[in-house]
Amino acid sequence: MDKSVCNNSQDVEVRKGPWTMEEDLILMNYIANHGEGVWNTLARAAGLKRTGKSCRLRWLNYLRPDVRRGNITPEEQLLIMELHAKWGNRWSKIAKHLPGRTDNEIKNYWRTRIQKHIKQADQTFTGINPENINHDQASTSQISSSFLPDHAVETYSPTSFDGHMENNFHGPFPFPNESNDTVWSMEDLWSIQLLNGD
DNA sequence: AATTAGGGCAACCGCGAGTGG
DNA sequence: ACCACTCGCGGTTGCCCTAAT
Repeated sequence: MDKSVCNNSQDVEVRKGPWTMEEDLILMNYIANHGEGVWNTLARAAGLKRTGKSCRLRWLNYLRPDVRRGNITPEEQLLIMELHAKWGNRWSKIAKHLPGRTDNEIKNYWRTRIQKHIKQADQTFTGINPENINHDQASTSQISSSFLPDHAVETYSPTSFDGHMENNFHGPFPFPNESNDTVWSMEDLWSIQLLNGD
């Protein structure tokens, strides 16, 4: 899947779609050596044919060393539900209270897991057509009593999450000891991947 | 074994807010 | 005050994988 787009007459190619390991390496090496900055500038300076926006997203959601992946714990699930009941779809705000979790991850988790349970619960307990319900605020707190910790353990299946990750290496990446010229090799990344359980 | 359907996740898109010239 | 640019956010889409048929 090598989608790319030429934006203008000067043939500035912009890559889209999934990131390759080479691109990840370039971005990680660049940030390790220069730090984060203005993303558009960074993308160009690093030689990536990506938008700054794309680089930022990739870094924040996947490459950042403190990103935790997989296995949302029952405690985290409960916290997500509490905070969602309080703030609604303010994913970034919610994510700030879950160290290592990204807004995107929480948002996906909510949509694929919790919202599904809510719909099921709505149908089971009320017989109301879930299409007619605004789940964002009200129904969350209404339903949350059915998600007590032990129930959360029962309903959450970690294996279904981990099973999807074979083709990508995992965060978090422990950055190597800071030297002035930190360069990641393929071997580094693969060994990290192995350490993370592949 | 092949096909289909659904789930789960990564990534893109559009919009609004913030900032500097 | 206006404009251009960047960032951050939330919604949505597209793709891959797995389970079911």
